[in-house]
Amino acid sequence: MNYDFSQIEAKWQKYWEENQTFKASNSFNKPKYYALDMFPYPSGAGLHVGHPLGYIASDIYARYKRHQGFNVLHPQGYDSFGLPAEQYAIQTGQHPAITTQTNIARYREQLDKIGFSFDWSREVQTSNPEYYKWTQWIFGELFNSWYNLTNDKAESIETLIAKFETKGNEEVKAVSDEDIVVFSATEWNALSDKQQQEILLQYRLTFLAETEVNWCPELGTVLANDEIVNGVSERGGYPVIRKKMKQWSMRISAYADRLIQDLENLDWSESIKETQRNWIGKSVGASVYFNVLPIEDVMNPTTIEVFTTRPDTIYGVTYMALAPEHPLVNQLTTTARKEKVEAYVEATAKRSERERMADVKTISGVFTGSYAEHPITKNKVPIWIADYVLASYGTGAVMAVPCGDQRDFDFATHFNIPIENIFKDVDVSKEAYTDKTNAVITNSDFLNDLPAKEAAKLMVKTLEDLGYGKGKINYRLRDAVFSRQRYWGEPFPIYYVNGMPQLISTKYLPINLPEVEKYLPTEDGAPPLGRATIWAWDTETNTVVSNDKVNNTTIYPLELNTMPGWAGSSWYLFRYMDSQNNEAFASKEALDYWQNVDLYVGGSEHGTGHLLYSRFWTKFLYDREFLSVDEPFKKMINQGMILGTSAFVYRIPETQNFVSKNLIKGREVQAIHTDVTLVNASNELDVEGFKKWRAEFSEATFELENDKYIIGNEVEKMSKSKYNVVNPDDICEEYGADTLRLYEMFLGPLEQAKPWNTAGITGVHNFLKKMWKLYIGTDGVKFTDVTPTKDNLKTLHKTIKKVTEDIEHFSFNTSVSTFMICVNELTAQKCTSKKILNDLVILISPYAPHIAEELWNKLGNMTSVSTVIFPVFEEKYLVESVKEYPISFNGKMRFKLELSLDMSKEEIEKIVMAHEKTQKQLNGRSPKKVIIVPGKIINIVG
RNA sequence: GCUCAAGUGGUGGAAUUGGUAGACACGUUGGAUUCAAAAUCCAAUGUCGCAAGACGUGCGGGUUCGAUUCCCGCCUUGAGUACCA
Repeated sequence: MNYDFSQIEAKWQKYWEENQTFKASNSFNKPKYYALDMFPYPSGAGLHVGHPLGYIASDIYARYKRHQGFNVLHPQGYDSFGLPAEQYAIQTGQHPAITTQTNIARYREQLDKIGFSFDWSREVQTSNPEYYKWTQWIFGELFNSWYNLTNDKAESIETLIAKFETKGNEEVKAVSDEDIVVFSATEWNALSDKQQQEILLQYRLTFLAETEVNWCPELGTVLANDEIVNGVSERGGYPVIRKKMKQWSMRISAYADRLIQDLENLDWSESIKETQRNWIGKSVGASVYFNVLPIEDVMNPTTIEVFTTRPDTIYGVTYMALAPEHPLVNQLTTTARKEKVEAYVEATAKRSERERMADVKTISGVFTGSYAEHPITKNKVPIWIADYVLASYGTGAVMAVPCGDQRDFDFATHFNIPIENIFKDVDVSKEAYTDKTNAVITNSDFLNDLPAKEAAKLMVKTLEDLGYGKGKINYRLRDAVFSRQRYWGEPFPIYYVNGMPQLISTKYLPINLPEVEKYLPTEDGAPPLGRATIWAWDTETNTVVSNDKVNNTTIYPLELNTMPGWAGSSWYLFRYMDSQNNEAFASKEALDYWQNVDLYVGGSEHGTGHLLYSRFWTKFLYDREFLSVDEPFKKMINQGMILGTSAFVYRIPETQNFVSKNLIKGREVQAIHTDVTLVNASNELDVEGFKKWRAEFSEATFELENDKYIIGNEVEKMSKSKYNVVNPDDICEEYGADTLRLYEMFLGPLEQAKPWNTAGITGVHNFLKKMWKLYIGTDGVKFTDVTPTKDNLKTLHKTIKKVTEDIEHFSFNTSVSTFMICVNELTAQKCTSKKILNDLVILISPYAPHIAEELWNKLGNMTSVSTVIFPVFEEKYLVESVKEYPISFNGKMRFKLELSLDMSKEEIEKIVMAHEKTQKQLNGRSPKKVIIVPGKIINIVG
């Protein structure tokens, strides 16, 4: 009997499905383990071999945890709202829901072939109304919440209204809009309903505000900061401009500090944590107020607020600089300077963000003609406008200290502004001295001779006492824009009365996405939902009705924007816990039991988007007591990308003559991507296949070397346009899912990027064939009930130990090697012991589940191997000898101490200790270490 | 510029607390089997050297009986981030 993988794999995949083997139990009496993959966006291109890498890893771990007796939740679903389906809809007119379902079906078919242990009964799709009902519900909860700084958590808006009604807002400490007017309880109660709603909107955790947003004209929508890469849109690479628009925003800034603090307890890679810290960008410093001196003899009582992280350098201030967009620019400009300032502001406004970023070197600026008074020295400080100051960070104004900041230094040098040194024993004639930790202050009156840190503290206190400033923490993190002018996203549960947003009550959710004729913005620039004929809210019937009736007294316009892609993905982990629930996003019992994700596997490219938003929503739901945990993902593994190996043919320009790689010899050739499926393992091109591949090459002629056409290689991202995509279906077809799973793990460390190379796959495939032969001979099963030999036991336990450790450390690549060694050794030992072979099957079953099930069944077991307990490593089977390395300072002695194979750990330790004692007597010094080989089990440090 | 990660044979990579460097696999070479091929099996395979042996984990130092591993200084590559005051 040969290893017939296609028959075996089909058989067991069917068995698992029929027996619901991987359905997570909802009886909450076993210890739980939650292993989750980042759910995919179902794109039209389908899966390539890179996609399953992380899924295989989490599947191995999930299966391993099941073997250890855990109730494992290992679900899968689809992040099915998104741009590509909508772009496709715009081009073809096909409803994105149809495209999405087609793609999902394709994904499912591909995933099923690989033999994952997903619990599909809990599948979620973010574009499914039963799912987005709860996304809308969370939005509503955010709308009905504010952030109380007194106890540092989100609370129901009702508690805020209660405070307003009894005490006004003077004592309320909240995260809110900046321009809040102080009012008393009496004043509040006298306000109209609309005025009250306007004020509440300034406190809500999701709010509607006129904000400067990143507008992408090509995509016709706004984008969040994390959707912009290098000044252009992440999707499509289109230019992005700044524009003021009325938009929904999320007050994520309220959580900035907690989002940094709580990173500490997460088992995530240091680099992802660092990415999040940088993105949130916490800076500790001070706000300082500079009074503006009367301009042109007119008394003009204005103050400029700046943010600085170096209050200790305040004596070094020689000028101030405002961003060109700063609101005070006009007011501060003298008549004489007006023309120049306006020209400068206009010139900078014309430049896009991208141009400004690309052109960091050019120093530009203009003097306003006015001066501020230095709050400490009372000196006159000139006020400049400079585009190196960003309107979007801090207050959009800086106090410039040329001796302590390189940009200030460059600016001052360029415009001949004086540079005053305030650092002791430091030369600042060539460049600024930016060292914070070692700086000692001088020329600064009462700060003299203080280290920078202490000087900063003292200065903050002095400024606070004088009323010229206060300590402040500034964040780079901005509130997240939540509106998208797109069709294919969650509709908001919002309608408008007199321009004020009104929330639709939970019991009327979901608000289903309406039908539209076209998926483009309307002619007058409204989002695509503006095309829906039925899209208004009737407050009497509480239903969505036709929008031509909006003038009726109970019918109001619905919000036309939709939610961004990250809305649905920010909380999906909780929906899996109880995905069929119609009463809540998940039941309390399910939430309390499953808590949060124990292992999250996915790419590191979501460091500042999904992972941050998801933490934000989790913390919010925790604050409002919908959850008992305040972090979504306890441990995370970021798998590396699998790259493609592209193949190139070389054409002499303007001909159809192709030259084999080694015959080019300095000739001018065009390298052309060719399909990797036309190339064999020795880099030889199938020339006939190439001619047929594309019509333009049908007349191709070839310059061959040794009758072969040799192609060139390059490692690139896998992509259709580079013809280097390897489809997992083809691998499963040729070698089987178990081989694919083992080989993906064998390729290299999980977290490392690595190129795919199909050539090496025969190694793992041969291993499976060898393993099969160990159990099954030509005339049936081989195993017997013989007692295992000592060698058998040693091989087995060496394997158990290594594989267990490897799984715990996510070093799946080395355990594949371990299996190979194990099978080779057992084959050499002619092992037929059923006891040994039973354990080996269990060990390999997380990696190669199909062959494991088949062999387990052939061994005479009736249950699924997936449900049995993992073998436990026993040390006594490993010990063979003790090796001691030289211990004395000049000695080169080596000892080899034979120990018996079936000694216990205690016995071994006793012997080792005795041995050490002898050594000590001989050398007068303790040995550093005794290592037991080959298992390397015990190290005793002397 | 800053932050993080990494540099080991022809190739992917092992060596998880400092202890036989190169496990395992690919590739290559030779052999067995075969009319032949595929498949399979066996052997060799870091470099130099006939050999004994010497040299070898990016480079230069250091600690140690002993360093791929720890420390200091450089070089290179990859990833992220950037006028963030």
